[in-house]
Amino acid sequence: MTWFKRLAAETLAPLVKKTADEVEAMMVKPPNPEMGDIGFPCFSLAKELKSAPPKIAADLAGKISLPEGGVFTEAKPVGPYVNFVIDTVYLAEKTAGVALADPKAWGNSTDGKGKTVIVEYSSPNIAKPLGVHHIRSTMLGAALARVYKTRGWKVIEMNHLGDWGTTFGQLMVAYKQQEKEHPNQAVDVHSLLKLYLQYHAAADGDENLADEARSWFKRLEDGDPEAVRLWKIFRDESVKDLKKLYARMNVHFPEEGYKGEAFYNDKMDATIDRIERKGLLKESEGAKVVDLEQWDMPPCIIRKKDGATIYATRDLSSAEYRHDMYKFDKSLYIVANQQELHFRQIFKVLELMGYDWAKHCEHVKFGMLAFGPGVFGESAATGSTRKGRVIFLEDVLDRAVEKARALIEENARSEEVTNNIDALSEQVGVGAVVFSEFTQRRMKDVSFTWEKVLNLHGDSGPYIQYTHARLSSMMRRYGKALPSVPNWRLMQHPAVKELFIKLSEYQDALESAEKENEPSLVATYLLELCALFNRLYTDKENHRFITDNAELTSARMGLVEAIRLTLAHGLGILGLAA
RNA sequence: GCGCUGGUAGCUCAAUUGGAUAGAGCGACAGACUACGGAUCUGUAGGUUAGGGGUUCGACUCCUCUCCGGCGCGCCA
Repeated sequence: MTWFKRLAAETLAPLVKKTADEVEAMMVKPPNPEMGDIGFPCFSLAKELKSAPPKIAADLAGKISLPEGGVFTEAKPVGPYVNFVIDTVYLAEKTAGVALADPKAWGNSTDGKGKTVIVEYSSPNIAKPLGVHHIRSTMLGAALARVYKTRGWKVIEMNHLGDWGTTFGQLMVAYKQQEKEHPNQAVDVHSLLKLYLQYHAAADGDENLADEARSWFKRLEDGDPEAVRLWKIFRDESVKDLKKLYARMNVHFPEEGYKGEAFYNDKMDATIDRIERKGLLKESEGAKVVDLEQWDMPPCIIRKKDGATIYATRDLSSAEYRHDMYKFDKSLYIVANQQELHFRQIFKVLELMGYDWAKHCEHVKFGMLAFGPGVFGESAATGSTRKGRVIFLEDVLDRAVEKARALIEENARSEEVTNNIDALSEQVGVGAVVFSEFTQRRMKDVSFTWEKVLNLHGDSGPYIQYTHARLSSMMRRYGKALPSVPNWRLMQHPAVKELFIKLSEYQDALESAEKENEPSLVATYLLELCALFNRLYTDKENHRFITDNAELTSARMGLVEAIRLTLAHGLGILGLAA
């Protein structure tokens, strides 16, 4: 849409004595396609010209001369607006035509060429299974990484694992106790969670155990072989389980992306040195801090009074490391908005350290997930592992897959479906869960309900997948190669034009998703595209895609294929199987 | 108290970043398959956009005050 908005602005600019940029910024899409395809509001000219907007619109429209066979077929006054009507054939060529000519390139852009972005996301504490709430950062981050990739950026995905800290000392205590009875106990995220809960049940009020855990962690920090051995087992097994679950959701970090907190242990002293050399480090209540009072923030603690570092220090080190390593143009942290203050402090400290790239770091925050009424009792509740209020992400996926399977069994009409029911249920069920993450803008809190996350109808992932399947099925039934240039002249139906307009907006949706770090915009777009198509499709009395007229059919199937390509691309961005 | 953030139909959310008649899904009700996949589609009901004031030709959108919710505010992450 931006390109024809631009063209309309250029024809209008000299007539209103403004630059094309100014005019372009003012132009809007009319609420109703019959009014035109792109409009210019005349209100702001009223004062200057001492005339009423509708009159200005009429005058302006009269002065516009459109060349025969050009982009626009008409420029007409509609109330206080001057509206342009695009030539459908031209529009079709620029959308479906482009998609069909190079299907692999459709949806991609080179706008981000030469730029590098770091996307840090998911970042769970390991040694326990992922909870549902982890879906937020994980899916948001994975989708954003794909948005940036398709926009031409080089993307580095980082999973800042919580793989260090006294928790590991606690696990070692519990593990060692078990070891006496079960020398070769199996380790996975669920058994680790059991160890964790076991430790806390036993340690409640028992200072000896707490000391023991601290001492195990100290041994780990000092490089004690047994502690390191156990830590490695815990970490490796956790990561293994993590990757299995990620794979189901189409999340794939590169190996270099698994740099958890432990990775930065040996880099923090140097970071602290640099902070000190800048004269930023102060002693406060026994701790070493960077004072941020001038910026109305509490101090950023760099070293605790016992000399240990804290997560702020690790985030500073990781930021330095990432910039050294990748020279990023942008660094995104996909982390819940609880951490808002923390990141403001970190970015400010980086700035004070003299890094001008600090301004390229951005906290992409999102609202928290709470459990809606009915999930744990009658009222809403927040998650709490200790109180047993956890829902594992894996269980959510499994339940959705089960529900999808029932639906597929009910509707299966070919052997192809029944033979692939495992894979299909997985794609649809997981798709439903993943998509539910994109049904609202990220800043809103999410109220988890089974009903919402298992939704297979209406505004849902399966709705889009279903529409894609339907389009694919039509292409199979058609069974012929499309002509290199379909006769778009035959495609003058208003509903068809609306679809071409919609296709022209896909690139804009991706661009906004990038600019706002908001993947939900892609989801909203896809839902609208599907709704438009399905409406036309079900109007079987007036409009059929496959007809007796070969030329007409090939043009209509060209549109079908272009929509299919768009849905496939968009689903891919969001991490759903098509 | 201060900071961030949200408040739109019974419920869950959109709204071209200040434009034209505030739109979808779920739920309710009434409908649509002898032909391209009914996981779909059509229609009806449902709104003082939390509330007041302001700016503007024009406000869900910007400013301001108030109310309600979420999160955060020194050695956990």
